[in-house]
Amino acid sequence: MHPQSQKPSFSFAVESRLRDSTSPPAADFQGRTGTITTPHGDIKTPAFIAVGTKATVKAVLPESMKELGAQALLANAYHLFLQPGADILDEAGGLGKFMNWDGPTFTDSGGFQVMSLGAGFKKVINMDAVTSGGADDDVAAGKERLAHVDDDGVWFKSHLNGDRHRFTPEISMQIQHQLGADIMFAFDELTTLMNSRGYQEQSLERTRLWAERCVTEHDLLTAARSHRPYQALFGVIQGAQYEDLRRKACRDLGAMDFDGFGIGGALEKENLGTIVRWCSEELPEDKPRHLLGISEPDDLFTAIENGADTFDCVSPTRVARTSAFYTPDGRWNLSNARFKRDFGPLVDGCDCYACAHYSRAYIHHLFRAKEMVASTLVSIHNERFIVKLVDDARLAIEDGTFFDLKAEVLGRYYAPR
RNA sequence: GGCAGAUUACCCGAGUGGCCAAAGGGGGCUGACUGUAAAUCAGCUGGCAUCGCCUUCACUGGUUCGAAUCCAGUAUCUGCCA
Repeated sequence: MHPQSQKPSFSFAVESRLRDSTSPPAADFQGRTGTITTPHGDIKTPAFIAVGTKATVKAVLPESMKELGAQALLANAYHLFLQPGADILDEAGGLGKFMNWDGPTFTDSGGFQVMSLGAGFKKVINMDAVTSGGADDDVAAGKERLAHVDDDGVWFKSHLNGDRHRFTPEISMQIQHQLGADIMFAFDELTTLMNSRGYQEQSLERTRLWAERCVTEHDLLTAARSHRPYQALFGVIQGAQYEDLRRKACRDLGAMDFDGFGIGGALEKENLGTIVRWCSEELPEDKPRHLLGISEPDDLFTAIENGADTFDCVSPTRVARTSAFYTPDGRWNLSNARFKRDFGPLVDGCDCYACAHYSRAYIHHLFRAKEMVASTLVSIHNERFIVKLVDDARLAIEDGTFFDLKAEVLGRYYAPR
């Protein structure tokens, strides 16, 4: 289509800069708005990218995701590789076509699964794992490790049937090219908060070398599959809580031919803004920055303020399936008895489909009766809530009212009750 | 009418002399969930209270140092025979 351009259909343009309406522009804020252009449409940033791990946003139709304003969806290479197989999605015409989503798509590389399966326990990924001390208990309990990392890649055992598989940076790229998402992530190793500084350094070097291999393989595959729409590749910044490691990772990967960057790793909540800021200061300004796995309102404002452009998170749908719904006054549990006779919407004034048509009492009943539609309705509401929160933040940056909005929203959301 | 068997906490159900306020489910109440091994996981569920104390295993009365558990009677229910 555009033979003169290597990447004809992917671009990112910064549009407005975060500023403070109430004080002199002393601070050099990193926050910004922009537009990511992909072969399947634009993403106005900051944007929340909904997660559909196995090529479906759990319990929600793509049509509903479109209606609630989701701009893009993110699926997972590890899960789709195991089931149904990347070749199936390739034959289907790619992830978006397969799942009937005509907007932009992302795939994650499977790096997260290396960590979560390799650790052999789940507590380690919690942000407070360091203080919970839960991991040692699980190690003592002898839980099986499903993944083992070496410098070349990872051996996995499928969590579905125990089959042994090999992932390397090259294989992850091959899989993600078959999956066909507009944006994919380099294969990285995600460390935990409990790893030693020495291991963090070793792992970071591994992730750097893997990033180089991803770029090389990606270039080969892009050339070999030139009949397909261009797929952008984002490098993933690790380095845990260490400033020097984060900055080094940004400089190393920033010099490589990536289209954008993911900021990954297990983050302690209180360090999130600082870490994003380090990355924003080091990474090329004209490339988008995706913060992986974040969606709590305070984290979103903090990350946007410090220069993150996009986010993805399982939280809106996961907590929805266990009956938690977002309100401007915090996250509440709809299965609580107090909602049994509450015939109002989940949130007054919410423009989502669930709030337009159904009451708290009704959805409370559906949860009690274990009816599937309960998950659907609350997932729609929660996705809408987070998508709109980020949309509002974008508009507020454009208007110069970001800090007013932040104070208002977070003051109410986290007010003691 | 005769014979046999049952009756345990909100429900189902284990327990057949002390380790029993009583297993396990369900239900109920609550909490957690941040690149999804998650329609999952955890706690509580007789009462009051800090260890502890008090009242419970259909009811009444016994046996025993000690009873949900053994004995007798009563009530209700379920089979089979008339």
